Amino acid sequence: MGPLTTPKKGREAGSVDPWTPTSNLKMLISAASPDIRNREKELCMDNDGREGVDPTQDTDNGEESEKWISRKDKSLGLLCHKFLSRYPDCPNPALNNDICLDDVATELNVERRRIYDIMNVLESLHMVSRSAKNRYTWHGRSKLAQTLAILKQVGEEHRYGQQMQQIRQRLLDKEFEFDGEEKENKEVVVDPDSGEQGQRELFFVELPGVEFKAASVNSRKDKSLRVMSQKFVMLFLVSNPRVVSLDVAAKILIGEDQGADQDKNKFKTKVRRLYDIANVLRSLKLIEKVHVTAERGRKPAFEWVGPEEFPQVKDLEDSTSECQSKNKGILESRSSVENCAKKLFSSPGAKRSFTRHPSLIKLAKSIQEDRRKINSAPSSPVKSSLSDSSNSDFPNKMAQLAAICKIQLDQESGTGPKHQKPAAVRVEPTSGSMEPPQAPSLTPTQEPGVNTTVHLTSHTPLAALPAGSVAYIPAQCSSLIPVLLPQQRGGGPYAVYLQPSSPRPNPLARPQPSSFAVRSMTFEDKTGQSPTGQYSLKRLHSDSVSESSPSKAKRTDPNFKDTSPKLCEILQARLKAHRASQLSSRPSPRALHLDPEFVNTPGGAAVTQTLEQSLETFLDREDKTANSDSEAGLTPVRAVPLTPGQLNTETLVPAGYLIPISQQSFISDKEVQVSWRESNKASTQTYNIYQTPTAGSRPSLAQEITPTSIRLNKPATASPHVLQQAHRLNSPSPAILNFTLQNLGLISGSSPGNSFTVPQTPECASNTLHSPLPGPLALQQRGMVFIKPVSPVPIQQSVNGQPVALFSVQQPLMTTPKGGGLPQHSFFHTPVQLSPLAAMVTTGGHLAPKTVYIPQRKLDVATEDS
DNA sequence: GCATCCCGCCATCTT
DNA sequence: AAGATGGCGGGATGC
Repeated sequence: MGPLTTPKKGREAGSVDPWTPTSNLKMLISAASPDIRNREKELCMDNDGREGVDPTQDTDNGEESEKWISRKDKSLGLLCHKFLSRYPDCPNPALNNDICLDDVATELNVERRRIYDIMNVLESLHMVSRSAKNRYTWHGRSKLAQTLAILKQVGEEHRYGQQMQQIRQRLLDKEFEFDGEEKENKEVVVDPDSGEQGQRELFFVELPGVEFKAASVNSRKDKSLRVMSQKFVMLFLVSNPRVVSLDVAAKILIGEDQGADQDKNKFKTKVRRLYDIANVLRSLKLIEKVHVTAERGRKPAFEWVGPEEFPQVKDLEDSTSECQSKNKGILESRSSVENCAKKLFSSPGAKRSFTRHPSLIKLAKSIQEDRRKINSAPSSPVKSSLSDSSNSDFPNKMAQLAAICKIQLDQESGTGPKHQKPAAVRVEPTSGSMEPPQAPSLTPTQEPGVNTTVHLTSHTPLAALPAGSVAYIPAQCSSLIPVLLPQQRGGGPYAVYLQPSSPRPNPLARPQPSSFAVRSMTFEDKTGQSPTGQYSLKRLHSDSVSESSPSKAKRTDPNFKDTSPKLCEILQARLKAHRASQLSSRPSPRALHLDPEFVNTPGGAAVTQTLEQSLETFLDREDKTANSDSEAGLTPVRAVPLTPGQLNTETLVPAGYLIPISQQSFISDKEVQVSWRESNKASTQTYNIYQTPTAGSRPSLAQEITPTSIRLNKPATASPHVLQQAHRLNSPSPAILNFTLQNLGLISGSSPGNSFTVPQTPECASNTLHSPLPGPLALQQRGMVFIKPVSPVPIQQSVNGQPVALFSVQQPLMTTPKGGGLPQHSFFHTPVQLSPLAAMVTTGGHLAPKTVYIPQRKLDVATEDS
């Protein structure tokens, strides 16, 4: 098969034997030079003739042609087209949508390298996500709308539109003169970093459950194709005539500003990449090639022909997450919850210092052990997946943190610029229905349209906002970088990670925006227009003012009030408790680190609080994620922590990931909920649930380690545990086994790795947490069940819900689990987690109970840190 | 001659 | 160390 399928090579080389050594040789030779190729072709022809055998004969003729096949036939765009034809636009998530790079490369008869190019671009649009080494999961266009909406928001936040204008002007100016190099002068000075930072700016926007895994990938340099692709798309989404010329795009993408001149080489390289990306985008029918006639002449450009309208973030989320839609009801509840959460956030609560609990240490140990087990565990593939997931966790966590920070910022600053709309909606959460997803908490903050969060923060910052603290927070987080965009969408908040890479001292720093601002300034300089950043700054201010001006906090507060106060109170109480526990417990060293930082940070108490909250949330999330991969979770956490330190003023440089928090947590939610219900039965409502759950949830599990009960979950990761749990869940052991297996394997592949992914959304989590009712539904929806490692406190767990392990198990199983009731609870909790927001909220809520899982992270963290 | 962009070397990351 | 990824830019191809 292979040979035949492989066609070209086979044919050429071995017309006779496709695979024969000879053929290979021929191939090599042909590759050597055109002349040789020609000869080869001729030969091949002959061969072909002989071989005629090849079914592909046509192609054979083509063989010659093959050799010759024009580049067009080998173009990335065509290749991408072939690739896309192999998968449905909207794959059934329930199915295995695994993509094996090797298989694809073989089937398409191309080198792997080419596949990477395609995958990177598709990944940037969240059409695929890496599930493991050599493995991707196909999502098709199911998340495309959401992704585009997010990218648009991000692009707006970054003021790409302005940048483009500036560059265009600059180019025009230059044209008049000599492209001279004069400009450089200005620029250089302006932004030392600009260049680099600009690059840094790149950030990868992640969707809720999808990409975490990429984490490992991310580790690389996030620069490149992936990020470049997103930025490129952003340019289209923010430019008015949706036409972007290559040179302008290249300049923006190079961080350049001025520097542009610096390297023509760099520019050339960038253009090359843009062509690569453009080819894929063209095959996706998102852009078309056009020419812009400039004064000088024609310039290559691309026009956006993809969707123009995206659902608002909120909408997107809803629409996007099919699962979510299911839980709308839940969402509503959530909204209320969110409000509460907001309130919490806003509330000056006490700060928390994060300290570890002694118990945590134990947990950590156990966790480590679990990890080992897991790692060693059988299904290598699975493991890989797991590991991946764990890796991904980091990113996830990071994202979460970022999101949290962002949210906080938004709330405080009310920046939430982009989201504005959403924000408004959110604000009303009480009304609630909107946000279902998650965004919960965060968004609301934003309020009215704050435009760029970043900007806001930078500018308005501290002083302006009482909330100002928020700003700080971001900064703190900034280390991480998290910039949140949460509000933007109603639902999904996304977090942007900035890479600390280069430290810029920016006062502004915190939010990405600041970085942007910087950039913009640079540009301006170049342009020569207004000096420096003021322009941008002004804009920002104005924007922020106009949009966000109002105090977010205020708004939120009211909302909260509106929402059920009781709930809020309860939540708060819980959060507090939770926090306390968590704080103490939080395993991750980073968390610890963070704490101090946060505390120290200028933000002040208020800020710290928010930070803490965010952290907590964050932690929770992590925990959740962690649970699935206990290990992973930890590490990630670590990563997260980082933020704090950096926060400082560092900067927020650009690079980061944007992670939208999606709500969709398909999987676990439903199941979880169900299980919950079953287990808790009594606890009908969330409140109850929270509280009871823990206890309910298998006390046994709880074991010594408080949080750890989750551990059980851990085990889940480990096959044995999992099995047990599964049993619990599903009475049928065999089924369980299957599940476990699936989980192992599947998980890794599908959601698994990221259990959190599955969890999708925070929303779910939040739902579960917050809303008693809704939550469950969501969980059920998904077929997956999460097993969480436990959180010390039962209840909290639920809130945060760290899913320990995700089972791809069938829903039935999920549901069945009752037996597992206890365990389930824990699971539930975890799963729920997802929604960072929820977590956030809860934290805000002060759910003390949650404490939980921290330990795990700690372990991870520690290790990883090391 | 310039626009495109394939190809694959080789640095990085992971495992 | 081997394998997986993917940055990067030479240089071929097309117009």
